[in-house]
Amino acid sequence: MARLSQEGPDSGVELGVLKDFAGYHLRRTSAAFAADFARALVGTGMRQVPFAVLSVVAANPDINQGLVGRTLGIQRANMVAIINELVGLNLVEREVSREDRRAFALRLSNTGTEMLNKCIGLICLHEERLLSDLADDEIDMLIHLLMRIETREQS
Amino acid sequence: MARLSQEGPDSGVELGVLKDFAGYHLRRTSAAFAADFARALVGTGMRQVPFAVLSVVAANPDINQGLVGRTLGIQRANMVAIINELVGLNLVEREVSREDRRAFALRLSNTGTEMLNKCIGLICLHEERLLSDLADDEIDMLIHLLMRIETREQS
DNA sequence: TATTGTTATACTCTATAACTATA
DNA sequence: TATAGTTATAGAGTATAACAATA
Repeated sequence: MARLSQEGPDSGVELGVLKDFAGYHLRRTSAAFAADFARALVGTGMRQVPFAVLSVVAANPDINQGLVGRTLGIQRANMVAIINELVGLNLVEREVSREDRRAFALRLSNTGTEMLNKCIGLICLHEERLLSDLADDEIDMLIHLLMRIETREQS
Repeated sequence: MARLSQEGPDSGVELGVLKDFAGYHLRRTSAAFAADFARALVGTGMRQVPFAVLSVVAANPDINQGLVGRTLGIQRANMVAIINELVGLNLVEREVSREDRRAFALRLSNTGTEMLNKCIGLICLHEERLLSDLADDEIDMLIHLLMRIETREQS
């Protein structure tokens, strides 16, 4: 294997205890995904969080803001700007819920559905790119391990 | 298994396509680690990034700022405040490098070494807590899978 | 000409508290 | 009394561009 870079992953610099902490590797890997996600979706105007909201709204028509937020780990207060943005882009339709007049029922517009599908294509390519060194069963294993950690009670 | 929460991980809300994206699960898991890390180190004043810097400086005495940053994926510009903070807390000693008068040589002070060791203990408990549902070989597998993704060329 | 550290700046994401209107 | 959505605000983390000193 050719070693061309002056300062690659093995540049002689030690990570110290960091090397054995899952949290460190999660942080770096997650950051690499976030950066490549942004690159992959440039032009669409979408980002990780708004895309996640589109996905959950698409899968749960007439869901309300708070529940989307709790599902994705986003605070109520921070949902407001996200939903306003998506409504402003005509990707999400928001109307007062008939069951609870405090709440909004959210749905994707046709444009929102198109945007979701366009992004899904780009994100699939992005994931293939970042995961290209792993076999399919390794990717499954990774996702399952992550889900078992995520799912833990937040105490 | 008792189901007491009204709205647990399985609250009937669907994630949609998100469910199959490694990037989503990395993001959520990494966020869970970050939040618990902050809780675990409350009182020490340490955060994920400054701790990572302490670890790298400890493992590479007389390393300079730029190399620490490149190792950890932190921009030069953003390293300045971090190092200033650590020097201000008397955790890191900074002196002009004898090999390159533009650069600083960084080392841990005795206080810095004590802080590092104190944090390591707390972080180990934090990792045990978050990873308690996984067997040791599963944790190893997770870390190895993450390292294989991290290590990819950033293109 | 390139690199080290620096300043200034801006944007995203996240967290908290307090408010309103409904339940 | 609790909940849905809102506003305001603050703090991290991250990104870019431009500068001085040194290589």
